[in-house]
Amino acid sequence: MPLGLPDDPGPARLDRARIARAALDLLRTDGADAFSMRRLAAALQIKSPSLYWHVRSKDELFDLLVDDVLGTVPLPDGDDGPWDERLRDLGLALRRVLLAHPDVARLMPGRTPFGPNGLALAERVIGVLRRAGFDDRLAGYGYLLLMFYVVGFAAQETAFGKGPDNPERLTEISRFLGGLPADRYPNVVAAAGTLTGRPGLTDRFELGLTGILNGLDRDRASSR
Amino acid sequence: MPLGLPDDPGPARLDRARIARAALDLLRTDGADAFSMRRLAAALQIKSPSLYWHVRSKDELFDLLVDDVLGTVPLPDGDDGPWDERLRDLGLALRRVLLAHPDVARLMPGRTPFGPNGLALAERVIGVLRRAGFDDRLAGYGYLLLMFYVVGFAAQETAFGKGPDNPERLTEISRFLGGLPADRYPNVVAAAGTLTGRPGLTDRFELGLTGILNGLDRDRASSR
DNA sequence: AGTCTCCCCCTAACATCGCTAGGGAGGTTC
DNA sequence: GAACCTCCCTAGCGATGTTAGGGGGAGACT
Repeated sequence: MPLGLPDDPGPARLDRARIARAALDLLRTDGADAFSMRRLAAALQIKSPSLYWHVRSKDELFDLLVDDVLGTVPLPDGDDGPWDERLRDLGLALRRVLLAHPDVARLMPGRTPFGPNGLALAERVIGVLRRAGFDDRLAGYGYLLLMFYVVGFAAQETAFGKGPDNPERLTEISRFLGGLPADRYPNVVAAAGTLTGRPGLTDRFELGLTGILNGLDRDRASSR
Repeated sequence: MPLGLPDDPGPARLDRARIARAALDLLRTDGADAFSMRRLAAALQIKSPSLYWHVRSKDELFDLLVDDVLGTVPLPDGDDGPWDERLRDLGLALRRVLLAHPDVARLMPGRTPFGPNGLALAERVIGVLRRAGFDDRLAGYGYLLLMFYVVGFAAQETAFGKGPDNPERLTEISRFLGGLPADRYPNVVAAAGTLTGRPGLTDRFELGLTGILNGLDRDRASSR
């Protein structure tokens, strides 16, 4: 073993985990438009074809990134507390994670999130639903509904400002909408001015999430 | 005026509308991966740089496509009927339109849909909410919530099968999920088998939509 | 009629992209 | 020592979005 000498000869060996980490860094710092396999390779002090030894394609890399990010969602371990509260917390946590990786969030629509971590998440959600009395079919569809809502919301939210409740881009948009001709778009103009204030989109997200969970509850009740 | 002679000398002059129509055709027939400015130009019997006289960039073209598609959503004209029923119908109609243009639907997350048609849609939705007693702020956020849900759902739905209730890719996915090791993913496996049957995702969409509208209603009530 | 101007499409080309082919250094296994 | 496997390399292909700059043709003005 070569000891951790001070004249460390550059970064260690490549592997999928290191590639994924560097890719997430590159996405976060430079944005999705600036992302390319060549740039990623450069960040790893490597030439781009070497990446293809570890990863089949850029698209597979993206799948890997999605799954990596999903892996950071904290899953409830026990099985106590009402099912809807647990799913609510999980939905909130998932959104937080996605907003921390806006470019990855935008990658998700159009993909099926069934890597190892995505499957673990599905297993957990469906398990919560089944133990709460949902039959297999309703549990599966409930999982889909929850995921579609959270991922879809978060992905679009990134277009209105990157962080949670981040006013940065939101104010710009509300300024644009507020500047529209009031005779043609009276309602848009009226609502635009208040779009930037608190509460931000977090409240709207929670509202919709609660509504969906309530809908699921009614669905379960009517199916027995 | 040169009359519409039988030996029509190829397609007429270019304009943004013709470009958009051809782009939508190309997306639908060949898919998003096969789309390029060069291919689009070829479909129009034109060289690709000519497109840039009419359109600033590919990205602006995509904005145009999104707005064009939003323009085909039928907006309720009168103002009768309960607000939530009207928004429900509008949400269902929007989803139908998006599923008819899956690639455009996948384009939407990450964009702000505020072209002319997108604004007309916003104007209508916010108007319905305000006339139903929502204050300006709640109306604006209610519009956002509705759009986020419908667009997010539809965009992800296209990853699970392109058409509404299209079993094509859905059965493939449920087969994959059903083939997982049952000891490790018991809940996923249990739910997977039923994922392909009726009712399809339309029911889940409606369920979530209703839940969200109910949530909005409670929100309005608690704000007065 | 001639000229001017603007519209609109063209050719050519640049930088960059994802990805493949094929080579070779270095360690591991018989 | 030879065969093998791992893993990174150079070289390069075909394609992409976009820009630079040219030119033809139709209408407007003098």
